[in-house]
Amino acid sequence: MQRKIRIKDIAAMSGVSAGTVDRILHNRGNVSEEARMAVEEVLKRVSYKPNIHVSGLSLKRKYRAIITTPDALEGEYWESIHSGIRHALEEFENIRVECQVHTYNQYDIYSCREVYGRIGGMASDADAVIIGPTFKKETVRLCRRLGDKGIPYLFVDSPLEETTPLSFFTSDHYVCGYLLARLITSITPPGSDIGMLQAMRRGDESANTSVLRKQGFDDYLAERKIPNAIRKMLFSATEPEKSDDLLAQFFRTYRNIGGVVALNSRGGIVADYFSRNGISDIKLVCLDLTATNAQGLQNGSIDFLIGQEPEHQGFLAMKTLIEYLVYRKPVRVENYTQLDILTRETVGYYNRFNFAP
Amino acid sequence: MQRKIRIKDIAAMSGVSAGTVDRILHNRGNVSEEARMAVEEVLKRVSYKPNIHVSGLSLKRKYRAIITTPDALEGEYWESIHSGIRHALEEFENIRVECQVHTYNQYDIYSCREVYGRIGGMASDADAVIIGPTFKKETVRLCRRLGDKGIPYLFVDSPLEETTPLSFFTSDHYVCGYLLARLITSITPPGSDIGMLQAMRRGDESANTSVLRKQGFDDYLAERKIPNAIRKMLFSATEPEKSDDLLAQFFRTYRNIGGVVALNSRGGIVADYFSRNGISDIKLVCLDLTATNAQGLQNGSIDFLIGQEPEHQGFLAMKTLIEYLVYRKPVRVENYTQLDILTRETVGYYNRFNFAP
DNA sequence: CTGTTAGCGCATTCAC
DNA sequence: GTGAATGCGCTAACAG
Repeated sequence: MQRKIRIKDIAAMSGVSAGTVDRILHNRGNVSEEARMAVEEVLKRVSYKPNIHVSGLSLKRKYRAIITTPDALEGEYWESIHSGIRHALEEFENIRVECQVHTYNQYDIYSCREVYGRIGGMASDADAVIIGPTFKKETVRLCRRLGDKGIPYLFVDSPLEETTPLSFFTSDHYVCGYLLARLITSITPPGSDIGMLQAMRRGDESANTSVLRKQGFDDYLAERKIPNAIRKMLFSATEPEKSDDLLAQFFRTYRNIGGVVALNSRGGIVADYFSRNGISDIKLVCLDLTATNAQGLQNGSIDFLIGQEPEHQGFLAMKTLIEYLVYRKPVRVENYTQLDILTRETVGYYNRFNFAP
Repeated sequence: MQRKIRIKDIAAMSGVSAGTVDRILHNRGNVSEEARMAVEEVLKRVSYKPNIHVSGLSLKRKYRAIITTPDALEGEYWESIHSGIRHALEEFENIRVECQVHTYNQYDIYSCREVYGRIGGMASDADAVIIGPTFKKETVRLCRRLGDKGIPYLFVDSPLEETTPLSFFTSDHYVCGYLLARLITSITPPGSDIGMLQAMRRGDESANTSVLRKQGFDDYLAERKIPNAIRKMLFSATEPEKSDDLLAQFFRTYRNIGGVVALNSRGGIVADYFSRNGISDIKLVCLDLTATNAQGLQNGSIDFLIGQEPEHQGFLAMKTLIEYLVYRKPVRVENYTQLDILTRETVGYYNRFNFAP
């Protein structure tokens, strides 16, 4: 392994000065065609990797990023994504990037429209946008406006068809639903019913991710010809105090529930309901390591939980954004994160970014 | 959030020059008592965090590290630890740290003694040692020699009693065994026997980690009063060609095997045996994402696999070593990594390092 | 257009 | 003992 190649070396090899090489590397113009040719020739031969930590030192330019996701309350799913983003900003503390955060209510399509409208209006002076999408049509419309202005955007949590993001960071939601089905059916007594937790929404639009998970879930059941009946179990995310009644009513209606599965991050509501009502014979499989879900795992109400690595998604998105803007590093568009299966025994070790012990 | 505090700021605040502050920060002596007092007073008030990437830039000193682990063949467990170490070295490419790697045969205690002897003799000029231990007594002896010379050492894979490492990075092997028991018994038909894969060793000494996992395994069975009989299943790591015969003989002897569990990383041998012999009715739970095990997961021979994040352990060990040596950063001694549960559906997404963090 | 130069924050060397 | 000066690799402003 030879010594690192510096800008100065490239300058010497191509017979120009370091300043010129820098101008070429950053597409900053004011360079003659022949100088460009000479340098690019050399760049093809050697592999130059700028020292990003040093370059940040002398970089004067500021970058502006807009981040828009559903509301990120402490201990909930979206907060983990924001935590990952902050972590990346710390790692690149030398780079001046100013973030504007705009969140909307993910259970209220009107809230999303309002926030997207605001972003679309003012986004002219942003260098990039990170989007945590929920509603399909609304997000596609926002992306089109950004595309028209030439502003790159990245997705976290899930990608979206009909858009051309710089890059997206997601788990495979179809596989996630498939796996949820496998886990809950593997521990639910045959012959009993399975409850499926679903959020009530204003504006009657399902989240993009839920649809995919549902497909994966249904496909697993169909493939294996699993006969358990699936019963819809509604809860209110906007008015949590109503959920207790909704759950009580659900279990009064369906007397043969052997297991419950959550295709969204709110399964902790059920875990909490179980532990408060002394219910221990119904199996429970949940999604996302929120604070409530972690508690449910620890006290044994939740049997399995799937983690999607939201912190890592946020981290990678911001890291990619910076490396693209500042160093024009080539980016990989499709990025899938791990689907971790957690149990009571292992949940304690999943605190890499969040939840201090 | 205020602007970052630099050495120059501290110098100004305490009425000395930057050079003096640097001498104090690095305990390099040649500083008057009153200057030290003044600077330390200021350091107490403000929180100074050196920019490690910039400091590497001007650092002339070289560091020497010794790394000793079992042999690290491509695609096997220990290679992942080395991969993590290399990754950390890349992240700190500005710091010149020269690594000497010494590996031994983990199935042959004499090989370990020979390698440790060599290290003990020459370690005088090392700044730190990273140890992947296998044999207890031998490693304790090595650590005592290192301790006497004042050379700090770190463990990866597993800690060791009677030693005082700077830091260790491990999964919880007891919990790992406990979890292996939970997984294999949850899918093995009641009433059938469970095979437990074990390595034959030269020198008749069990690896430290195996003992802990075995305890966790047994405790789970005892707690749940699980009646399945456990049958020892030997294989030869040193002469792989013999393993086929050993396995064939095992299954001829025990006709009622419903599941097999591997408390070490070599379960892939069994997966391979199953797929070559068309055996699909015996459940299999394995440990560690080696190349062979990954294949077993993918082709369906392995039902569950537990991953210990070896890359992350190696990465953190080298990162901690560097931050301690170069920046005197305080270190946390006990560090536990995740225990990931992988299935056929999720294995494809676990390639962060074998690629990236 | 292009070469030169002045920092960025820090460790180190050299005069004082 | 100590402050000032140097250089690490890179960007940006400046003088040609």
